[in-house]
Amino acid sequence: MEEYCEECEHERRIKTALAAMPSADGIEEMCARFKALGEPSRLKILFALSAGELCVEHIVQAVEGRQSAVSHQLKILKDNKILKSRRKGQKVLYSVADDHVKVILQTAKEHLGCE
Amino acid sequence: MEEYCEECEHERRIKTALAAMPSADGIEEMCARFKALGEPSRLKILFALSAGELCVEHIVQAVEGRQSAVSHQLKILKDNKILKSRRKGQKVLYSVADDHVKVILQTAKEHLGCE
DNA sequence: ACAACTTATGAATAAGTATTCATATATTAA
DNA sequence: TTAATATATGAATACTTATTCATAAGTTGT
Repeated sequence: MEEYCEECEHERRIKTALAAMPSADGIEEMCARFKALGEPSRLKILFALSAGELCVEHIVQAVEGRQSAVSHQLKILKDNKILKSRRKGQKVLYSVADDHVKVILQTAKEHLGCE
Repeated sequence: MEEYCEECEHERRIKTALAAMPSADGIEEMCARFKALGEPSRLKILFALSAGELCVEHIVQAVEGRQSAVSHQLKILKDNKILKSRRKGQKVLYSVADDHVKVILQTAKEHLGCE
């Protein structure tokens, strides 16, 4: 016999869990942003931009991919508000959208481990 | 004419970026863990477990999926050290692996937004 | 050992996604 | 306007991944 009714405790936790569960939209939104970070090419792009903004050509050099592939990935990162861009003449300069993203990256680096 | 040599500045940043770039293994590791978080079913499971450990059956109820699907996802989360488990009789109780994961989730919730 | 219950797993299918090539769009200079 | 440079995009292919069904494996009580 348990020190308490385990079934009841878990039932209680299920209710708590369901109550704290974000809306489907919330889950999707959060999810989309984690997903955006969960791909090697995109994560590389983020590290490349951690030192400051770069134009596409230089990002391509830093991550060693094809121009079109990088461009597609940049779009995904921008659509997910992880990057922002500004045009400067012929070039488009990309940079990390805001400090929030930097905090996530930094936290992940410390807590998820990343040599 | 710019206030400084923009080309040179970007070249400098490329070098900085490349120098700060984690190893391929580091990228993969970090990436895998973001990827694990970047899927609705798995993110739901994490929220379900945020209140404490639950057995598989109750997780299934909380996330409204099939048992086998949930079990596959639990394995992925466990393989990525995001969840841990312990057996208690017939049941297997899952819980968030450590506080690091909680911090990531909390940070993401605040910074990536999640109503 | 057997039956009941709980969780895990393999194989197959379906859905999603990254990359590539070719090309389009945008900007600048001549 | 034309040429040159830089970036973006559409379509196709290859790859990855989530889910399902069926079933296996682990646990408990009889």
